Amino acid sequence: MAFLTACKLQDPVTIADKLFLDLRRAILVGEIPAGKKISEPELAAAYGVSRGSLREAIGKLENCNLVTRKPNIGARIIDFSTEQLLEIYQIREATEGMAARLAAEHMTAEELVHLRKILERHHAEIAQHQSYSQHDVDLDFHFSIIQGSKNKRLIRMLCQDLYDLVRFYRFRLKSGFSRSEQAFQEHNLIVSAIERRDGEMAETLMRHHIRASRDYACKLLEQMPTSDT
Amino acid sequence: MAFLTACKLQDPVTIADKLFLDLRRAILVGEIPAGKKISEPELAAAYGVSRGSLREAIGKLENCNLVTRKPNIGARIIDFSTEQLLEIYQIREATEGMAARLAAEHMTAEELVHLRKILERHHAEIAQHQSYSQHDVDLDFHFSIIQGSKNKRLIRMLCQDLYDLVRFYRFRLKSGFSRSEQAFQEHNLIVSAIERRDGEMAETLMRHHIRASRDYACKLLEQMPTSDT
DNA sequence: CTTGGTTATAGTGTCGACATTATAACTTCA
DNA sequence: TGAAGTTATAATGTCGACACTATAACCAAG
Repeated sequence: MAFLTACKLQDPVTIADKLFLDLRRAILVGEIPAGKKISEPELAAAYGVSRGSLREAIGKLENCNLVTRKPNIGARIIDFSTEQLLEIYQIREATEGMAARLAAEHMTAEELVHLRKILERHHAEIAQHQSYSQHDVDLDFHFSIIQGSKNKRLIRMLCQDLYDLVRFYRFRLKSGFSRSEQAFQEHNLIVSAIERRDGEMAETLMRHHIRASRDYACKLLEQMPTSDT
Repeated sequence: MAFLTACKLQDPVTIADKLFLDLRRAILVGEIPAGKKISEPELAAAYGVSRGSLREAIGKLENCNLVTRKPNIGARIIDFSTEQLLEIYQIREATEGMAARLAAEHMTAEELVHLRKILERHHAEIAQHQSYSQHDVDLDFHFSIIQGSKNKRLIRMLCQDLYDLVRFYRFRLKSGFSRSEQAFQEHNLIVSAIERRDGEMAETLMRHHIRASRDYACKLLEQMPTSDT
């Protein structure tokens, strides 16, 4: 399960943190349906914790953009919309483009080897048509490059905040995600540019790659029935 | 005081929210020194509120990146470093570049008029050498363009999260910020590009502008004594 | 005098209870 | 019957107290 790696809390010590991770997973996987209102007493009882700890956990979920709160009304799981998905893609295009540029400047030799390994895994899984694990590979690829930027705040911004949203949407669009071959080619070009230390080109290619992903997601969404709760 | 505009909480109803705004302002202005450890009992007593409310406020401050928390140890105000400042500039270059591109596509005529007015204000204040209020004008300019992108998540990401950090640093570098004339020229070019609906050019110019700001800030930092606590 | 361990203290994490607000159900009147 | 007002209920906001952890002070042995 390379699901929920790259999280600030490797070993949650406090109850609120454990709860946060539990709820986060439940939301991302869809155990808790999107748009659902959170009842604090109910959830607290279900997990056997106090309302105080739960509220703290909800606060952290709010940071991750997975729930929204209104004063005196309560918290609810975020709802997904085509509009928001496109917004996220625009942000990813800008930020991950920059990450790729910086990665070309700062990535170490070992990190590049690791990146190549991810590509090989991707290639192997395409050959076996294991489309279900290609999402993880794709995430790993993007994570590695973001990590390679060495910009701590950018890493935090993307890995901790934005990518929870990305996972949230992935889990709801993973129907026929057969853009893997194309994506693999694009990944390949990006890695090559990084290996050449060509930051400008790495950024351009990454932006192109994410724009292509966005266009593909749009096409998928158009031919989908509007799913209501 | 155009200080703390553009915040999600126009009218804070809950105690924790009021406290959050109070503390946020105190941190940005420097009333609470950078790097200072927060004592929950002490602060709670000082503001006459319960520790629970305070903890909630601290949680929100953590989202704004103004404090960091470690479990069982406590929270402390962030410390500023040259490294972090550069990281922020890199992120701004990418995200605000994208914002400018989107603004060129989506800004309304009225918003463009407003933008021009900001430029005029900037121009007037340069003539009068009111360098103290030029920071506000500069912030207003960038805020307007971000707002014009119409990307709600991008707006939130920048205006709510990143720009608190920008203000945090501004307040500590506002010594001789005499790049105003240069900045004004660059702002002018950006607005022109947006008016022409030339998103590509707007992005390029915005990135150039922010990179120039970064270089200038770097120069300032180099000829500054390392300030210890 | 220094170092290791022990105790004391302050601080954070957690909880249950009360106050206040929003929502649902109900009653009453047109 | 429908709509407005009122009451009742449930949920959120707030608080003070207890439990546990980390740090500081202290003491003892080398």
